[in-house]
Amino acid sequence: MKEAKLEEKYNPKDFEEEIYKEWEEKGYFKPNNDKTKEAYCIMMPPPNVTGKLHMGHALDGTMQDILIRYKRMQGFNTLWLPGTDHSAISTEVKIVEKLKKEGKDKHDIGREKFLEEAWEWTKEYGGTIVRQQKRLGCSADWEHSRFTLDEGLSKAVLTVFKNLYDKGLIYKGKRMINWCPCCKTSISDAEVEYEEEQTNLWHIRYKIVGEDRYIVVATTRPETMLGDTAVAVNPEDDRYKDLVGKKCILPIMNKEIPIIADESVEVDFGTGCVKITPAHDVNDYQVGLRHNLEIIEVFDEENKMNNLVPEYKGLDIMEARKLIVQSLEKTGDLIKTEKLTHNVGKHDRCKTIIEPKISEQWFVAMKELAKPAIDAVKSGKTRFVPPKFEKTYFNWLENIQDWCISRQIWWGHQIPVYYCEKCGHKNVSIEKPEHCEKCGETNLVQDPDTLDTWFSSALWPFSTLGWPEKTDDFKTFYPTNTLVTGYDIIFFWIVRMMFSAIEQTGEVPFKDVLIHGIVRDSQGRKMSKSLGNGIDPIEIIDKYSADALRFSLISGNSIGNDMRFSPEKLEAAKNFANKIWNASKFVLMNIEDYDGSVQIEGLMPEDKWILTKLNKLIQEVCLNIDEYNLGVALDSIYEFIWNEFCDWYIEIVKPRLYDKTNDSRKVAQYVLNKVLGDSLKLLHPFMPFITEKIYRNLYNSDESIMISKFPKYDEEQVYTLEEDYIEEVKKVITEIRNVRAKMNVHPAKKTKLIVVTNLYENEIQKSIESLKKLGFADTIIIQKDKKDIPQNAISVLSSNLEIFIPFEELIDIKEEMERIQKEKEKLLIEMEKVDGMLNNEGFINKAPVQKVQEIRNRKQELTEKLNNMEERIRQINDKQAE
RNA sequence: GGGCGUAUAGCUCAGUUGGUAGAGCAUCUGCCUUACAAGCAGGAGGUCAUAGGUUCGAGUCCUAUUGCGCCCACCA
Repeated sequence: MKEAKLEEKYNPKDFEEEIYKEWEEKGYFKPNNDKTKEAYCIMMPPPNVTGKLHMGHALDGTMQDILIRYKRMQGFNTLWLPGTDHSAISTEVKIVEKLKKEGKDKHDIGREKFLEEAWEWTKEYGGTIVRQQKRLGCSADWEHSRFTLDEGLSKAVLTVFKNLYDKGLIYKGKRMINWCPCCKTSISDAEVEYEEEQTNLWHIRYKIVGEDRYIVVATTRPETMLGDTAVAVNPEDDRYKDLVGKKCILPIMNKEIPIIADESVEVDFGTGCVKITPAHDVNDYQVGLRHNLEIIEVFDEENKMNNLVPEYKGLDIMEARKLIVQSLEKTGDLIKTEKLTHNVGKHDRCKTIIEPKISEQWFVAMKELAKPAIDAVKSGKTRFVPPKFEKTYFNWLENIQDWCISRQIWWGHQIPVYYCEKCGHKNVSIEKPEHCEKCGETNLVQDPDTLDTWFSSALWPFSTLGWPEKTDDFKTFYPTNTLVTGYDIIFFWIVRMMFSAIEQTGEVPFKDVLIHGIVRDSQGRKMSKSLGNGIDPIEIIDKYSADALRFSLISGNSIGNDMRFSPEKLEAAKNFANKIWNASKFVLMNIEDYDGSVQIEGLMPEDKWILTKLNKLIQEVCLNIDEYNLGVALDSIYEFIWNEFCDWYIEIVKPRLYDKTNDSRKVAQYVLNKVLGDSLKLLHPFMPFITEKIYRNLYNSDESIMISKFPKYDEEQVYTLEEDYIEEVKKVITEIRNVRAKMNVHPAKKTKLIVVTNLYENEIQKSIESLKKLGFADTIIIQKDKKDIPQNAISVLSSNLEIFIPFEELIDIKEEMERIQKEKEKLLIEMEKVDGMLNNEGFINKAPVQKVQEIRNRKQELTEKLNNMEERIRQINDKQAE
């Protein structure tokens, strides 16, 4: 595993794919199968088998990969199970299109041949997304990969169908369902998408029977009037009260239909009168049921007109609409046409307008199944992260309707119901039965319909583990730990997994549901094909690297919120990768002769400081990943590596490294190796490739970083005194730089520094070379008091350190005075606040003791600083007076 | 119509039991300092949407208002 040397430039293309291949070959993605270790399992939401990776997948995959790599490094027996979904309707549509191009029709070639075609298609176009997930670095166990139409999963599907049927929770019934005229199948409520559209609202008059007046209805769908079986008004509507119970004549059909009163009619909409077509409208259907109205179908499954009026027969409904409107105009029955924007339901797959239709279909009775699914979240067995999504979940389940699960397509799990040709009995069986269980007849015909694709996805958390068999995998990994997915499929998927799992296995499918937002474009728009604003993750990986993509998806984002994706973020990510690369190059260059020994004895203050910082970082990272605050965890690593390790530690230890006779050189080497190694480990779940690449060059890194031990917080390596000391050094050094910058002192110009301290004498003695370097000093004098400070020195100070810089000819008294005054003002403002708090009885009495002490300490500090400043100002004034 | 979310620096966003407002990018100044100019150092920039309330103390909790966004239902 160990490599010779890091290349001069960070060039991810050289190693990302190669490293992935090695990981896979070595079998690192597989569970460790250590039964003494706790199991941790994530089920990857199965993408469409013939799909392509988009940013949503990339985010989803990155988050899961971070979690699984983290847990894997912590020693858990991890399983990240990937797979794909057969995506019933969308795949079927594609096959139908392909056949059409070849001049074939699915009904001509027949079911068996069609399915052969579909499998061919799946094999040919499937797998792309898996290759893309690998580019992203996903460490899923591909050998555990499942497909919803696999034998095992299919058996699970049929088993669940039978279980639910036997319990009376699946039934067949004639109901109003959503019909897609394009796909020629029923779909579930969840699959209907509403969109605003412009249309006409036609006002049509129906003559009252036996009277010389009319009732005017308003409709957006005049063609359905042929199937009207009533006109409804609101019972409270005074305008029409006298008409209720009378009859009117349906134009064109010349047929008498009743005028009825129904609560569902809005008084204020249109004319307040609604034509009722029970066969083609959800609401009208309900009205029809309430009033026992006849149901007359006007057109068929393909939107072609029936024979109600012979001259319209076979016409498409839109053509028929035109003719009907014309005809009404001619007879004078069309009173008015007005514009109307209304919501139209469309099939989410093909965007065709949905037709409500009465049809015999299979349903899952939801009421009984919903309750335990609600309870499981209420009782905390399953937890939503962030919790706000519980509300969405409850809202959906509490208002749930029965789920239409049968589809009139072939690509999917065929419904395991065998009708007896003799007695009509429904034999429900996983295998095809020999004979009817009721009458013994052997002539049985299977229901031609297939199941909703979500019916099989709903079983994903357990069907993939071998259920209904009691497999080892099932026993080890079920219930799974974390489900990671977007909020857009709470209804489709999460809800259905919850109730299916609870019903079938008696347990919740997962403990935590981690819900992320949508990745939008840089302007905040949803990425979509029609807008053409989609970003291909693979292009991003090619251009910037998988690590940079992953970083930009996680950094600075909080869970559950949508995020914008922008090139700037990617640049920042790539720059970070580059920074790590260069810092590592520096470390590797300087530890070439390091022997690997642990050097606790000779630790210098800065060593203890960085080790303390590292430890605190480890604690913070673990805490945040455990709470799924991945963005916070990553940003804290970024902060540490760049702003602590690179900006300060490396700069501080440079003098020790350059002096090869120095005994503390080896200590610095130990610390550099340790801190870089641990930082890489902390970062590995987020940026797996670059961390692996560098790790291979570190001392004693013979194994892959991805199976190394994740760093643990170590109390022994927390040094408070040294931590405070270096923090103070940082403050004064920054101040020195600030002063020099303001005075335009060139970096090459060195000065003397006089350090006054009571507390840090020892530490400064040890750090003298580093201080010289950081403080642009050629000499450093340490003293306990302010004796013999040159008159023209500038002072910078922190709590326990004061440094004087005798600038001699460089000093500009006026500038210096201004600087001090400005600083003093800042301190005075803070002093006022602190005093305000301390003079407030309420604060003294009610605030926590610790807090009060903190403020008192702060006051002490401020007082000292201000005193120093006053003294300084006096000095300057004295000098000027001379 | 019902539900949910959000409003913080010029832009994109963090801010975890309430305790002195943060990052990245952009901007300004000075640096090719032998890991890194994809960089280093320093600076400027915010009455945390508005109005109330709770509290010793509110970006954080409560109420109302306004703007923006999303989901569900769907009016023919």
